[in-house]
Amino acid sequence: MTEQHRATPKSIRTREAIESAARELFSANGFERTTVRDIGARAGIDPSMIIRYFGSKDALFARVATPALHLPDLNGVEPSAIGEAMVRHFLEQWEGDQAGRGLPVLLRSAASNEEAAERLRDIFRQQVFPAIARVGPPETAVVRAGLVASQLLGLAMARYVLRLPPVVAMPADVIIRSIGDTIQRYATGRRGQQTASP
Amino acid sequence: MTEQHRATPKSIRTREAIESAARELFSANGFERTTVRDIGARAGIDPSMIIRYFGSKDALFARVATPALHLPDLNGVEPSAIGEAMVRHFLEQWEGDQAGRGLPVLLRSAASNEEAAERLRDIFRQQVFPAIARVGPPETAVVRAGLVASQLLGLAMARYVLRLPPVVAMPADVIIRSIGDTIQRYATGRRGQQTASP
DNA sequence: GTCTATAATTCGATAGAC
DNA sequence: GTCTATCGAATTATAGAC
Repeated sequence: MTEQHRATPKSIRTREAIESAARELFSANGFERTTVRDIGARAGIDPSMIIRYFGSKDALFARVATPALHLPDLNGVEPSAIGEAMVRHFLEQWEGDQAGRGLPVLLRSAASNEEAAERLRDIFRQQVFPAIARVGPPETAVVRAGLVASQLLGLAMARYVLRLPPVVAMPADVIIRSIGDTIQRYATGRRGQQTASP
Repeated sequence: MTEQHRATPKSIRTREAIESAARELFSANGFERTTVRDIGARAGIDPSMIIRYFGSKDALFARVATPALHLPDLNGVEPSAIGEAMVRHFLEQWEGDQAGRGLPVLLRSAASNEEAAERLRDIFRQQVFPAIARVGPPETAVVRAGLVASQLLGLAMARYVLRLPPVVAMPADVIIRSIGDTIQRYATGRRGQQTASP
């Protein structure tokens, strides 16, 4: 529709270089502290090309911060193992070969960018909530999903954004076991959901 | 020492108006998106007064974002109740009468301000770690404290920064019970710390 | 397609009148 | 003590030569 540029091999390479540099910098420094000049310098191209290709810094951010986070086959995993499965999938998503593919950018920016925050809320609404609702009583699904979200969010913040040394140093299997156990308890509501007992 | 201004009643009021406005705006929008002009407008004074009183935007931030967060008497609480006590204290600190007193400012800003992030790491280092080290085996203290930090951080992010609806709507007693139970398990290492078992 | 040069804002910070 | 006026630097974005 509004394709403004031909997709020559060279333009494709330039576009990808910009997107890659933008992901790294947005993820490392957040939206505000990342300038188009920085992105241009890292991509090895002129800053003006960024505006030419993407229209604006905001548009580039929107493009780059749309995460391809779809928790794969959580519907297939047995309810008794959903905790560890979730943590494992999240870790793979965040630290895998093609890491930095969206979510870390959002995490960094959600603190000061309302659009990023809304997109993050969408992720939990569309991906975390349904998975959690499936494995416990429906009337507590909202609370259970909220608890799960708080722990997953805290893990991501501590390990990738705040870089709290103990959490950064923690081996993946320890995280999967410890936090997976917590997620499991939250998800199934084995304890801690609201009850009428005085 | 470098007191540049007399502490007249009027100057005290102005100074407090600036600090109050700065806390609100830094907390709501983070460091980068808050301008001295915004602060001046909200405080009802001229932006130049901010520089005159505090020297720089950074200095004002440092002043305002130095949290008076000292978890009160966690040394007195029995180890079996440290989980709920910690969550209760944090909630009171964040939502009490004199809320917005430091920590939310840091949380908002830590994602894009390395100085804020370092100060947040200090809080966990000086306040969370010692409390956790006390109630479990020393060799796992670092891991246990890291896990506790990840959950507390996630609660704060979900409830105050990201404002995830289910977590915002959650009653305090539910949070204290559910997340307190998690903190308790993390703190005492009842499950999930690293072991050599294959 | 790419870059140089620069426009148009906005920022933090300063000087000086009152 | 407070405000007006403004500086200098940095930003996003644009225009136009090559």
